[in-house]
Amino acid sequence: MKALVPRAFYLDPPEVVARELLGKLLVRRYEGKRLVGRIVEAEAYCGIDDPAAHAYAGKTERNAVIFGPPGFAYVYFIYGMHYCLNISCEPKGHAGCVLLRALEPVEGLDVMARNRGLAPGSDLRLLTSGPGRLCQALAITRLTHNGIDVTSVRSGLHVEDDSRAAGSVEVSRRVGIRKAADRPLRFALAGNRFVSR
DNA sequence: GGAGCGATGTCCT
DNA sequence: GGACATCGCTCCG
Repeated sequence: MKALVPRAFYLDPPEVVARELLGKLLVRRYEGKRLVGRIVEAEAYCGIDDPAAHAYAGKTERNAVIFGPPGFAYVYFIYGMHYCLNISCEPKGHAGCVLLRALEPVEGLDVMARNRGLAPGSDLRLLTSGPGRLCQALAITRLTHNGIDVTSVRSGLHVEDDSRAAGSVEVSRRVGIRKAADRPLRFALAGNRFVSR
């Protein structure tokens, strides 16, 4: 049975939410279709206590969403060409968030391939294995999705729990950062072929 | 299959 | 002006 993940789920600290998001479904409503991926990799960013987090330098116009209430999308633009999707967690005023790094494609694979500019039948790992890739596959941009409520089905982007057992979780260091790189805040489903790198 | 590197916008010092 | 929570292409084995 599929259930919408409620706002209370995101009240916990980011390292808890990141781990518990594994195995859940990210659902994007797009052109009348459902684009669905199972979350297989996520990283925690721990607000103003975490030198690697966007929130570390304090609240700005860009990162305001992560200082707001839990369960909202923080989408930012990086390296001049990629978007990354985070979900805010912890109560309003606390700046934790979780970066979604990889999905296992479940539904709408043909549309994902088109959005990624890939021929049908290409390696499925190219669809959504990586934070920039999954945003492109699901047509998620800052303009369309930053600040939207992922606990509302009407947002066109939400998280579902289909009660499938997630399996064992592998913990490692976060990818692509320089500051606080030694902290074990990356969580992935062990052995899943859609985990990035 | 792995290391090296260029692309390219936005934010912050 | 530099850094950046990335990706895909080249070149080399």
